[in-house]
Amino acid sequence: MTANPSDRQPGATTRRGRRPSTSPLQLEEVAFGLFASKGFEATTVDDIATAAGIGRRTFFRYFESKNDVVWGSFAEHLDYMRQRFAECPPDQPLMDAVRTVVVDFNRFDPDEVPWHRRRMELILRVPALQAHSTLRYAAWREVVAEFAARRLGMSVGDLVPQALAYAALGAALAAYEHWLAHPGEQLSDIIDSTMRDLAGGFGAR
Amino acid sequence: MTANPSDRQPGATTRRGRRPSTSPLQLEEVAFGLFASKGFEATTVDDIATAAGIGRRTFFRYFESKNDVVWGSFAEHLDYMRQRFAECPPDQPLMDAVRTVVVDFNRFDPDEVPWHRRRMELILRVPALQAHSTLRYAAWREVVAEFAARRLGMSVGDLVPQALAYAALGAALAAYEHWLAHPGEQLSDIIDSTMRDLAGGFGAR
DNA sequence: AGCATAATGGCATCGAGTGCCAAAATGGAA
DNA sequence: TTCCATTTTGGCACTCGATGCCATTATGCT
Repeated sequence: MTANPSDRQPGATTRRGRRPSTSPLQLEEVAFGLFASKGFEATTVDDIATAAGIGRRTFFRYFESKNDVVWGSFAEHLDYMRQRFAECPPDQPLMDAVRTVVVDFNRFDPDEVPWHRRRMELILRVPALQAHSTLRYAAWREVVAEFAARRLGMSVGDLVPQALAYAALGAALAAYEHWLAHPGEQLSDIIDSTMRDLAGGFGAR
Repeated sequence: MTANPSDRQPGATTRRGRRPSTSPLQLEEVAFGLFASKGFEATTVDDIATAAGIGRRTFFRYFESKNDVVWGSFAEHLDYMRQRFAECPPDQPLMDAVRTVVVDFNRFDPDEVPWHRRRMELILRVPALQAHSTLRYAAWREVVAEFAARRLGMSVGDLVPQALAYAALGAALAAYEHWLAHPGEQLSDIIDSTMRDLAGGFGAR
């Protein structure tokens, strides 16, 4: 279970000290297994650490909290979304751009879908995670707000881009909940439809 | 600091056992004082209990968690919102109704405003409370979704009313954050403007 | 005075999270 | 090979939120 020494980065000076005995991804897999069998709340950090063959203290060097385990490498994914926004044609209407990017950001390979569903079931249904996730959503909103602000010639902190980002997040969450409740449907279709409703002001007249 | 015996409900059979030694409201006031001086995180439940002259164990009979203290009597307020929705003229366009009710729901007497601001500063700025508040927001959304569903001839769980509720919540939160950052402005004006943006699809064309 | 009722608060326990630090592992240099 | 610098590990102690258990206290009724 030790990392392969040949994994070293080519450019980097060869590493010095002791090698990490596991990885975030590996811990995530172990943890998800336990969550699936015992449930999230009933799984203690000790359980995860023991199952992964590390000390409890070490677990907290890989993840800030037990909650964070379920979020995987979300921060890196956000970079992708930011990049997708940057690539939007300047003449594309704001809400069209938001819709297409959000839909795109939530596209997954068919073989990743079951895993993603399990992740989202935890995030959206376990109260402790529902709560904690709010903090992650802030980063997501910021990416949307940055883009909206740029397009509207405002600053990120301004009311309109912030409200837009908040509303877009809400729409996406509603779409996700629907997706969890209706396994037959396509996530991207649901998000697309919901973002259209949002852009249409939910039929306001 | 003992409740007045003459506080008894007229219709109720006279109470039997020992009288409560404090009240949620009183605890809330004590707690807010401590939060203001030491900060939320640095204030322990022991601090609050001691300051209120009760045992730590008793505190948890008045509030499920330390987080819950800041929410006061939110559940009862929600009943008011539900009622306001029920009173909306049937011919009033959906998003107009949502806007006016949400604006109305967030109107406060001028003398309540400073207290409300302190409450919302905690809720929106302390990470632990930001996270925990998500759970409270669910109840708020449900009220909006119920109304939207009724108006749209759908069920509460359906995608559109849920998305609408989520988006309305988002808009309201953005408005609140703006209000906290701009003490000079009127909360109801900010919310009204933000809800109009939402109903207008943020200028989608 | 005695009884039923209701709130209190101490005690023990669990689990998340953190600071501290000695021990283990590893590559490079003498 | 030996020693050193570096990095990770994991045990220990501690804080704090939260919960179950239960004897104690206060209160009104009979």
